[in-house]
Amino acid sequence: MIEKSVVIFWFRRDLRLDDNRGLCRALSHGGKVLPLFIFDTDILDALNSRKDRRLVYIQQALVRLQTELRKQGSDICVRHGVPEMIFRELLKTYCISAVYCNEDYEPEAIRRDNDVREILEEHGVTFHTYKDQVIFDAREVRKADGSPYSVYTPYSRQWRAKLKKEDYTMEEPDVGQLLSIHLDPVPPLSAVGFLETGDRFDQPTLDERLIKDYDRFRDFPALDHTTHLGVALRFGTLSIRRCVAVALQHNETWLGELIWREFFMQILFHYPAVVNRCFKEKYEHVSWRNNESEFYHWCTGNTGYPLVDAGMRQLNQTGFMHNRVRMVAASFLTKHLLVDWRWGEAYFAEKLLDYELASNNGNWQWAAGCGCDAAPYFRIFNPQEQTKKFDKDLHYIKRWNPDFESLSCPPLVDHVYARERALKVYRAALADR
DNA sequence: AGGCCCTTAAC
DNA sequence: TTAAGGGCC
Repeated sequence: MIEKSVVIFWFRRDLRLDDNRGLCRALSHGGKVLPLFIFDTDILDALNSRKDRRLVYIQQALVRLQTELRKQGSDICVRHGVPEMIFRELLKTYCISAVYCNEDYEPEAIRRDNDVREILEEHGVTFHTYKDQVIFDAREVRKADGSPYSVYTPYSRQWRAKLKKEDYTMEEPDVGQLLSIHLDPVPPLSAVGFLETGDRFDQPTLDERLIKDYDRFRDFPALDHTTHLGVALRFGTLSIRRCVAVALQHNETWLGELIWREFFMQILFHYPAVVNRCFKEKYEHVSWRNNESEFYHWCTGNTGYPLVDAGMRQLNQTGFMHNRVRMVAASFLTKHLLVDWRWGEAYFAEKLLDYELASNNGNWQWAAGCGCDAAPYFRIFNPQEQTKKFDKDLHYIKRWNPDFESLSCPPLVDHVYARERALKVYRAALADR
């Protein structure tokens, strides 16, 4: 047992020092603060590939954190295992007076935190959690009768009406309260069973010039004029309050995107069944075709629809897909191919660097027509029309699918035929319900 | 309780 | 033009 008692701050999806609410509270607890990160084997073991950009992203963010902490004479303790077991070990190594962290609202995270809290409290250690990753959590934006919103527009109006300056005011940590300690370097990925991908992820920055024109250019995938900040918000390398402050100043449309993020988070929190089920239950009656060969063609970018294929290739090659193209690809899988939205959701979950359960699930259900506030089922994206409107000069298509004219396969299915088929199948599912 | 309105469309 | 339905106030 180490002599002095410490306060632990547990980093999870908040991998930054600046404006980190839980960290600030830990530093004002009174004791010296030991930063901790756990490579959670419950999460890692469920990943399909040992080569996963998200692990690379996390590892590089940890290295940066360690560098910053060492400048303050402190360090970060990095462990690998099941969090409950890691805390049992830490309780033997350190005299822990309290554990601090930021709230995580996903169902599995809630379960994990309840288990950790129980273990800590058995040992008389208090567990403190704080709101950090959102402006308003699921309990804060509600209808007049107290129930949660399931439609975006009234939710967003209420969100904007509630917003006060202190909701997005940033706070700097009192680094003087960090524990003076020197620990091992952040381990390489191989130490936690993963491979390098060759990617190099820098500290994200808010480019105000890009955000200023967000609404004008975001719909044209060739311009690549979206912020690419989804991953930074996923892992907390950027503060949501910093983003909101910039959005308010420079672009209301982008603010709307940040509100969508919180909208889907509160849907997931209040309706955790959406992880496996349609938000609108009657859509469970859709007779998905679920043709595995066609699904494979979609995954690999070989549908014969150049925009869909370009998007899937961008995803496979980079871990990113432009949002406009995500909608087209999702609509194509669910409507044209009649593949269960859960298959597409799982594929995006595996490949997207910026993957987040709430947004991915919410948007897939939106595309399939079965979600809260979803696109009506009869509104079926036409990939050719989308190309005309948003990639007229085929620059995006040529970038990701350069041989689309010479080598591309014939269309997996004719648009007009597939459209009618989807309408028929959806209508049949919804009849008399 | 009734009326208004609904992210990103296609035909 | 189309064309379902229901959330929200």
